[in-house]
This record gives sequence, structure tokens and C-alpha cells, in this order.
Amino acid sequence: MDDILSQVFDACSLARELESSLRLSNVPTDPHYLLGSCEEIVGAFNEAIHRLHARNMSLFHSQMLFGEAPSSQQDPGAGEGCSHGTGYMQVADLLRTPAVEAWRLEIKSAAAMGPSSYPGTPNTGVESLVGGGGEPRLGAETALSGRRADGSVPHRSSRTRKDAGTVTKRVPALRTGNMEMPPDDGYTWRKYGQKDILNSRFPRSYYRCTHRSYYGCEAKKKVQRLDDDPNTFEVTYCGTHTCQTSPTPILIPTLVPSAIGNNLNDNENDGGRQQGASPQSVSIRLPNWLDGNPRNTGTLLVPQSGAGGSTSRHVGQQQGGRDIDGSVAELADAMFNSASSGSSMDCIFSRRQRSL
DNA sequence: TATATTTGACCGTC
DNA sequence: GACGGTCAAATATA
Repeated sequence: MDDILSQVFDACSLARELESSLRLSNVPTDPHYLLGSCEEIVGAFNEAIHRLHARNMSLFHSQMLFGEAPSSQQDPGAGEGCSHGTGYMQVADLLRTPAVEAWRLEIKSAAAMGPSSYPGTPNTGVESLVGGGGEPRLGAETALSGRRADGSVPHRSSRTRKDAGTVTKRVPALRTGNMEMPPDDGYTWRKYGQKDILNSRFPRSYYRCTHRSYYGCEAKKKVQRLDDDPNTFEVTYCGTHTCQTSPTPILIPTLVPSAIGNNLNDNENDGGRQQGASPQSVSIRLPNWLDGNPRNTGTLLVPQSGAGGSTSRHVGQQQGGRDIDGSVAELADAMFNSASSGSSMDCIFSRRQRSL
């Protein structure tokens, strides 16, 4: 973790240096110099993101490179949450400069042509989108019906058609810990099957949203390691999360109440809650890493021990494996992101469960 | 004790 | 009939 922080600090230093040079300069700034400096800064942050990505921070990637610039409403909280916040604020501002904006657009267009079509762009780890291109949707054709109690089998299309409602992403495996597990994506998944696939060295695992029972959340995913690259997982998402949980790292505990409120509203409004959706500023979330408590970010902790074979879990959204009611979810989000202990959630959830 | 995972079997589609 | 997707009983785990 120290090397990551060091990398982040380096990036902050670059940003400060650029600011200093811009402020001290009495002559018009050379756009090429500005662009080069911004690229250097972005590159430094991207390097940090890469390292974070190795620690299962894949969400940061796409948002940093391809996400929208942080809104002005979010920025204040970002700066306040971190002693190094000014550095991030500077970068956020820099990212809004016309030159960098043009560069970003160039990256976007290059990415649309292919993940490697922009040589200067680091690999985001989310290499490909196949199929729907965007929001995965669960069509009526998605098979979910199971066997009835009497043994009869309702209509079920067990062989999912390759429709436009699926999104396939490739994500690198964790370099440490359990290599068998793909990096967490922020949702809670429950494994319901595994199959050996023809012409594949590795079995394919099937997951569905843990909150299916409460919310009828139909989201599923398939995870398979690539034959030619065992360090990469191909994750196919099917269906839309309709559960109340949020994959989006919630804002920091030091946020002012209004900022938290805004964030909760965002979560209510983001509808699909899909991978890579609701982009948020990296500058908002990194401070939570810096405070030494990654849990505060609302980001993900991937179990490192293979024992028990747990699937990915979103911190704080599952207590003893039980789902939580939607009305409690927001409260839970707020509390977890207020650095409260999980034990308090135990009280809430167990009470809620007993009342059901 | 409750919940998650494993795994063999079943079923629909191709 | 092969294959992929799902179910559900058995088992593991916290």
C-alpha cells in the first residue's frame, strides 16, 4: 500500500508543480507544455490506479479515464476529506482544461475503436464490452425459473441466447491472494453453479445477485478464466441490478451532511447500477484510502483466503449472509460510510430480519 | 444455526 | 446428442 500512496503523492506533487509554474508564469502558457504536463499528471495517477487495480480497485480505472469529470458539487467534499486534497482538486481542475478535455475525448474515441488503439493509454483492465454495449438488461428471455416443488419444470431457457443484454468484460486477476477469484465488482454475488466448459481449461462459475430473494434482482454473471491468459477473467454480466445496494463507493465519512444527502440521492437515481455506472471522481474516493481505512470508501474488500469459497462481497451490505431491506440499505450505506462498525449493523439487520 | 458453496443431475437449446 | 445454464441436496463455514 505504501508504494501506491507514494505514487499518489508523486502525482499530487506533479500537480502542485504545474500549478506553481502556471501561477508564476507571466507569459501565456504553451498549450503543448500544458498538455504534456497534464498527461504526465494523469499518467502518474493512472499508475496509482493501476496499482490500486491490482488490489482489486477495478472500478477506479474506467472512471478515471473515461468517466465524467467530477461535478462541482462533489468537489468540495473531495478536498475536505483528505489532507492532500488540494492535489486532487488541482488535478480535477486540470482535467477540465480544454486541452485535457480534448485529450480525453481523443481517448474516448480511440477506446471506441478498440482498447489498444490508443497507444498512450494504459490498459484499463476493462478491456472489452461485448454485446449490448452499455447497460446490460435482463430480457424476458433470461432464464430464471427453476424446478417446482412437485418436480415439474416450468419454462426455462437454460441456454441463454447471446442477446444484446449481456456485457462481457475482462478483468485482471488479483496478483495477491486468491488467484481463483476475480476482482470484486461491488455487488454481492452468490455462486449457484460451476461448469466445465468445452475447450476451456478452467471451469465457468455462475453467480446471481445475493439480493435476488428480497428485491427480485435478476442480475447474474458468469466468470471464466481465459485459457490463454489465466491471469485474466472474462466476466459476463446478464441482467440489471434492481436491488437497493450500491456498487458505487459511497462518499466519505468526513463529508458534510448535504454531500451525503446528495450522494444518497444519486444512488436512488442511478437506476441501473451497472458496472462502471455512476462515475464518480477518483479525487473523492482516494482520500479514504489515505485515511487508512479502505472500508470507508465503500469500495471492496476481496477475501484473500480461499477457504470457504466465498464470493465477492460488498462491504457492509451483507450481514451473516442475509439480505437487507431497501429502506435499511440507505441507512446502512450512510452508517458504513461513517466508519461505523459492522456490529451496529448486526443489530439493525437481525432485528429487521426477525420482524419479517 | 443460518447462510454460502460445492457438485451431480436435470433440462432446454442448438 | 452435445453443450451450457440452473437446480437443489450435501457440505462447509462463520
